[in-house]
Amino acid sequence: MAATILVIEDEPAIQELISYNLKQAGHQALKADNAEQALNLVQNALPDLILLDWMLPGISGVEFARRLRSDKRTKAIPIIMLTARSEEQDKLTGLETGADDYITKPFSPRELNARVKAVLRRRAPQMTDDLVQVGGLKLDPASHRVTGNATPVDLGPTEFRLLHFLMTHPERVHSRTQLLDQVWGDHVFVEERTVDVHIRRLRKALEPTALDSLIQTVRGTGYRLSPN
Amino acid sequence: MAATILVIEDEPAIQELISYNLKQAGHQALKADNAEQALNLVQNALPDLILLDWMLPGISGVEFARRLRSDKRTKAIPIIMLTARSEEQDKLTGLETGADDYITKPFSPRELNARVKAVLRRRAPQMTDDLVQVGGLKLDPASHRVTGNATPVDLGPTEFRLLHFLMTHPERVHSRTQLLDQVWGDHVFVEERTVDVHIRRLRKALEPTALDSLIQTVRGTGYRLSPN
DNA sequence: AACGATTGTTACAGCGCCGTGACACGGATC
DNA sequence: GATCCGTGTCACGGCGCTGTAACAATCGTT
Repeated sequence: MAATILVIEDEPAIQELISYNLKQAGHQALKADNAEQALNLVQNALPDLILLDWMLPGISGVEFARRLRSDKRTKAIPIIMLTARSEEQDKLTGLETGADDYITKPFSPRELNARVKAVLRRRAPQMTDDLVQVGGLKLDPASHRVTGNATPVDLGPTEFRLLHFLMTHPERVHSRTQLLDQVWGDHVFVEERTVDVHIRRLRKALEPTALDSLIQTVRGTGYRLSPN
Repeated sequence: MAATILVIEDEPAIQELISYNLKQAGHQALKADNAEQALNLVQNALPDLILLDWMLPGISGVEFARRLRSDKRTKAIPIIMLTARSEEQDKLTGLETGADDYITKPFSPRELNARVKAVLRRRAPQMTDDLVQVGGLKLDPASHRVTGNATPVDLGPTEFRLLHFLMTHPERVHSRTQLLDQVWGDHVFVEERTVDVHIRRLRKALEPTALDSLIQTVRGTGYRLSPN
């Protein structure tokens, strides 16, 4: 994992409890008591996930979520809502604002961790630092290392992210646009053909291990990673 | 998936929310604030599905839907209506104008995606990435792979789309014109006999698996795919 | 059996997609 | 400031794909 998670919660005890648990799980926790503080933090650095209390003094959680969603820079950040009661109406409105998941208090640390992990995995499986393995290829996000048939492969940053994404989504064709969105980010202006070049560089780096054949071209559609 | 979906909604926040969720689900989203804008977009290229707000400034959603239904070129496009309240009368009128489904606000992203998928499955199954299987033939849109009796079949882009359409609409004769509209696109000028050639290429590619017999000629009418 | 209509089959030219190498630019390092 | 690395873009060339025409084969009808 090793995600940066922003916790927005006005009650100090709960805030402390949550951030403690997150740290235990290996994440970095940023804390904010209200939406204004949170906005400041978000402007400095984008967190990977936001835990947002439903009821906040001043700007409410719902309103804050809506603002995040309306800004191009922040609209891709996953949000998990925290609410005191499991009111059905709240759930509907909460999800309407684009929350990715929902936790009702009181909740156990186990539940918290499970949901955090699930959201991170769903939204960006390549964000987790689980070891990925396809064919004879191994990629370890934690140590940032790639080996092909036990011999080391060295890659540039972009090739690493590209390979990571492909390995976490194998057996599936990805268009150039999808790859740009997922690997480069959806706010980047880059020519589609640039993907080709990085695919080429990736293949070249894999050649010594003969594993470049894992990356297949699907003419007219995109690229696919497959052990066959 | 990978459908092009036109969102017609005058409230920016909701428009943004919807298109964001659609993109997350792998679709391409076109946005319009009102019916006039939407008409322009539709004239350029036909979307695969339209999400239409009930209340619109100027031309109302109902009126707009009626226009789409009265034009030959657009009357086949599936429409999902968005309405603020679940008023029974609105539902009736909405479905009367030919809406395929109905979503009442507030709605969750989950519900949105579920209904979009359901409508696409019903109206344009070749747009979804569900695995299709007819006889011993399997086609997987996600990985872009075709196997006949477990042996791989390789196809060009056009043959792939053609087979996909036929497999999602089996046991049914399609005229050359219909195939051109559905597989090639509606604003493409191609000789009708070109269909024959691609049918031939498809049959040839299927020959090694003896599955070319699935594609049948209906003299004077068109082609049909059937396991018999 | 003969004829016209419809479809099967092949060849070919043109175009577009993709692989590839080269190059310029910017940031980091020293 | 010089150098190096990573990155994005372009241009060129090859090859696969596509549409069309031409001819062969088949079907249905009289």
